[in-house]
Amino acid sequence: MHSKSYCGEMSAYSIDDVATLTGVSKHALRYYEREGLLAEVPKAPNGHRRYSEDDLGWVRFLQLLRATGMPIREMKAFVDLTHAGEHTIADRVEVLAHYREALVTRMAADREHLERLNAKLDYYRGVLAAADAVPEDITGYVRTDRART
Amino acid sequence: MHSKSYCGEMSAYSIDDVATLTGVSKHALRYYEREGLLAEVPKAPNGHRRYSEDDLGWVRFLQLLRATGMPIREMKAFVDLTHAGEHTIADRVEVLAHYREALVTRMAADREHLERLNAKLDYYRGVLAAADAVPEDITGYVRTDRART
DNA sequence: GGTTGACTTCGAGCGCGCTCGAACTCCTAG
DNA sequence: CTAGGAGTTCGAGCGCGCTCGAAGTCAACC
Repeated sequence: MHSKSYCGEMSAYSIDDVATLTGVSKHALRYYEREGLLAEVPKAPNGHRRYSEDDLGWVRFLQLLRATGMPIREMKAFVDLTHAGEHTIADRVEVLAHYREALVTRMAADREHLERLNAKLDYYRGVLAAADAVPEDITGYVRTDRART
Repeated sequence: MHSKSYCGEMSAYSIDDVATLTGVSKHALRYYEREGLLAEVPKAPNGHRRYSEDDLGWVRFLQLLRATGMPIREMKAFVDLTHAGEHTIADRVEVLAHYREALVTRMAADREHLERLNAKLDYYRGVLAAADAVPEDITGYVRTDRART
């Protein structure tokens, strides 16, 4: 990470820095910018992007929105609200609250999926344990896979 | 749901029944079958699929696998293991355990995302509350959006 | 001067998981 | 006899979110 100081104390990041720091690929960073999620990132005289600390923070916020399941289209709308000024805060709250809801719902679903997965694993492990206990099939009884729920 | 008995006591489901009961679209059900996730669903004399109770359970299991984040390709591999017999149970456990791990990881990430989202919402609500308290901008101080983390 | 390497723009392409629609077969009701 | 409705097969198409690669620019180094 070169992080050459650009203007005295100010730190500026290259696209590679941002990619490394956030885990968002360089391609994706440019894509986000094209799509208007990132506003105009200032360029150095040689044309290279120089991300500010704020830009970095904004990328991380975009990551958060993505992680909540927000599609790119909605993110764009949200960004536009943000640029439109303070009077859109109520709208922004509404959007975020909506995705919060959805996230909470998915989390509950995931807990249930985890339980079902655990049940399935327990079943399989039971079968394995039984097979270990009686390695040769003395009984002639063939257990069928009935744990399909 | 017609659920005409087909053979005495046996219940059989039409594709529409299964779609309704599971929430998997009819198109997707045929797609799954094509991809070998569902094995040969028996057909009535008129060519219509007649899903058994077991098939229904299997569809629900496929849903679970999808919900854990397993891609179709992996699901196919898992199904093949299942068809290969009891001796693949250890392998199946390995696969399921892997996706269990991933699920648990995602759940932890989601908890963090939820917290960050809540923080953002709290920040915005604070701004709204402040604006409510001082509807006219007496101070001349313009608050900037600094909650980008 | 030539090579390397990190960046730029641009538009095309891809992997995934369906989704759709055309053309067909059946069966049933009017 | 005709019309409607539910199913079938098949291959093409789509929406999403990147991802890639060609062709170019610029700066540094040997």
